[in-house]
Amino acid sequence: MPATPAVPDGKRPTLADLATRAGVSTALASIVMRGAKGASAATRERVLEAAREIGYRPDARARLLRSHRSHLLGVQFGLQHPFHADLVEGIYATAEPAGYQIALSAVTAGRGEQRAVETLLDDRCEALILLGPQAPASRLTELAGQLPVVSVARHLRPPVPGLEVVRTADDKGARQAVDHLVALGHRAIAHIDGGKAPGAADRRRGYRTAMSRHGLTEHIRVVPGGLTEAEGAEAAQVLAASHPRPTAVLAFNDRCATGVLDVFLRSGIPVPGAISVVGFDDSHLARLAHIDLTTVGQDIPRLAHLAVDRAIARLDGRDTGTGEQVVAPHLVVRGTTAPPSTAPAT
Amino acid sequence: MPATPAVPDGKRPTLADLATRAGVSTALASIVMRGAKGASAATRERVLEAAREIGYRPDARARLLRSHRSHLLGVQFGLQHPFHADLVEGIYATAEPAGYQIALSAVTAGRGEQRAVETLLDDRCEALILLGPQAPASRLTELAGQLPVVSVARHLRPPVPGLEVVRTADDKGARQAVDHLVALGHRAIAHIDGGKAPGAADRRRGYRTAMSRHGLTEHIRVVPGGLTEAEGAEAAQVLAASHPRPTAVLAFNDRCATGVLDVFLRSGIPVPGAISVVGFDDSHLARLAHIDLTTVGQDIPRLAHLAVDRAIARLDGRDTGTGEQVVAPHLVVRGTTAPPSTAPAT
DNA sequence: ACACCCAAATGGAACGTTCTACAATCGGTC
DNA sequence: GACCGATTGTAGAACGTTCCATTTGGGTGT
Repeated sequence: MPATPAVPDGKRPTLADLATRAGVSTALASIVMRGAKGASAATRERVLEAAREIGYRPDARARLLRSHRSHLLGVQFGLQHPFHADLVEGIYATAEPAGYQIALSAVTAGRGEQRAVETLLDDRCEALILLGPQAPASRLTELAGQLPVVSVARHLRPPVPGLEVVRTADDKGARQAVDHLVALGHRAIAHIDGGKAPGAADRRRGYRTAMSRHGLTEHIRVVPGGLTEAEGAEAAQVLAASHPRPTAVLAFNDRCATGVLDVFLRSGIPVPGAISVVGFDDSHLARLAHIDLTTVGQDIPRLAHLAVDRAIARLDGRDTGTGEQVVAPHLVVRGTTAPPSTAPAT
Repeated sequence: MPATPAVPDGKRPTLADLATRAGVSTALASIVMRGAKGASAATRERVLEAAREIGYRPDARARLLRSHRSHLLGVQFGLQHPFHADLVEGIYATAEPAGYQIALSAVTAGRGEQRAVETLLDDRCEALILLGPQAPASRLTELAGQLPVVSVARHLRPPVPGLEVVRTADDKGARQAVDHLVALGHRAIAHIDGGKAPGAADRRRGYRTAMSRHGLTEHIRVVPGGLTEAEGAEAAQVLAASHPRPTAVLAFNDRCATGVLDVFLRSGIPVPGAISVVGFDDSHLARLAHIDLTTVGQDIPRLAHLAVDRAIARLDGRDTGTGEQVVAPHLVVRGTTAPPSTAPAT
């Protein structure tokens, strides 16, 4: 809150105004403002004081225009996904201390990925971080040719050249969940899958191989689901009505699991008394005392950190070459899993 | 996807490159690119063709630097609030067709409003749209002095000069909910409030006056709550344990109501059999078939539209002078409300 | 005293646009 | 054939910053 509102003229104060005020050249004022070396402590203080007086703020656009580096990371995210929100939070936390700014571009019902990416490119981002991108591999390849691109949570096979991938070992997570349930004594374990959502294929595969490894091939049962509560609820209806009802369910994610829980509770099927439920993500939702969901935790801060780190690494030219960072998930046991009460139907 | 990847040199193509390619001056190329008049149809086509060939995209930063207008609206939003996500979606939908770009800046646990606004100012936004700002009135006043500012969902009393407010008539919404419950035959209606969240005071007041108007002053009961599921659950525990248990509850918002529902269901208190529950917001959550929550709907698209409209109006100098836009809410009756089963305790 | 050197400071040219002149071209009219 | 207005086009100066190459100035070392 400057005492002197601004420069005499109504316009916003510029570097030249600041320089005049402090009695130095614009170049020197610039040096001081961006904390570069080349100014004495005395002048530094004088310039900063002047900046405070006139309420000077550097113009980010002009700065970025001139400097070859923009130090701007473009992030595309799904506005309606809490998982993305958590990731963005982590991305801010890593990027800003590292001296990078974040430009957000949301994907919504009326605003596709194409448009989201276009605005980011127009803003001259140096690299792109795409959260769960659905775009075809060809499009991603094209983008990766233009600038460093990091795909978070979207597993691409075969790998796209030049595209960094940061993801959770979804198959491993599904396996952990199955192992846990089997250890509790469950045999009839069903999986509500995520269709073609990013990661769904891996989780499905992890579930299948884990079941086989435990000799439960005949109990494998995949019910089509999705990533929302409604889709989970729908799948739960199917399961509740099925005759040899499974004693445990692995849902695609926490939102899906919430829908499942709700249906079971309303149908008078106690959880975990009659059936155990496991989610995926360890979102805020799962942690709530009254939901208390056993779930497979994704290390979101680490995913976010890696995504930023990979982007910056590419920008700095330190290319690790691996191209894929896989983060281990960890099972979080809470209150929705317990040993089966009766012998499972065979 | 340009056949020729870019300009010979590895750099991104610039207006000069385009002009050279098309055999015109940069000025004319500029005219064509921004669709201004002053170019013949023939050249226009030729330039556009060249642009396509070399994959030219105007540099937003340079453009904004030069033109006095930036056509950029800064939006501050809470990354974890679904309500804000919906608003942002609506804001995009109104702003982009109107020729304005959106710069998003998120408020998170580790990134306060102050920082969020600072980055927006550095980006030279022309106006600010703040979703549910918590900043002190003094800070908002200061901001409003610098550029047009629209506060969405935060009701300021006394009005801050120069600050536009767009909000729902929260008091009216609470009244509609109470009226609905009373019409069903309820008398002991409790309110779980939102503390100092934006809008909470108005809803509380609306609840109180509606109760009084129905002669139910002695049944007024406000339980401290909040805007999350956990806070709703906590309040529900209190209500469930209280002796003359209310027959209906008006929760601060849908998330809060979800927590309430969950606790009641787990405690074996049927909804709406033993107790009716009303939410607020009509979020996606409430609409899910298995939650099916009676709630007070906020007209989010309209709020978003008005927010953008007010900002643009101020920029265009058409100042309506009113400074406050109040949108009517509407009750959405679903499955969580019904007549009380027994006579309410007096 | 001399060259020498490093820090402190500066002038001016970028960066990629748009904007404000102004110049050229072209029918058409008197 | 000179004049005109409208249309098309161009040159060059902004915009606010950072980078580069230089200049200044006061110590050192010999």
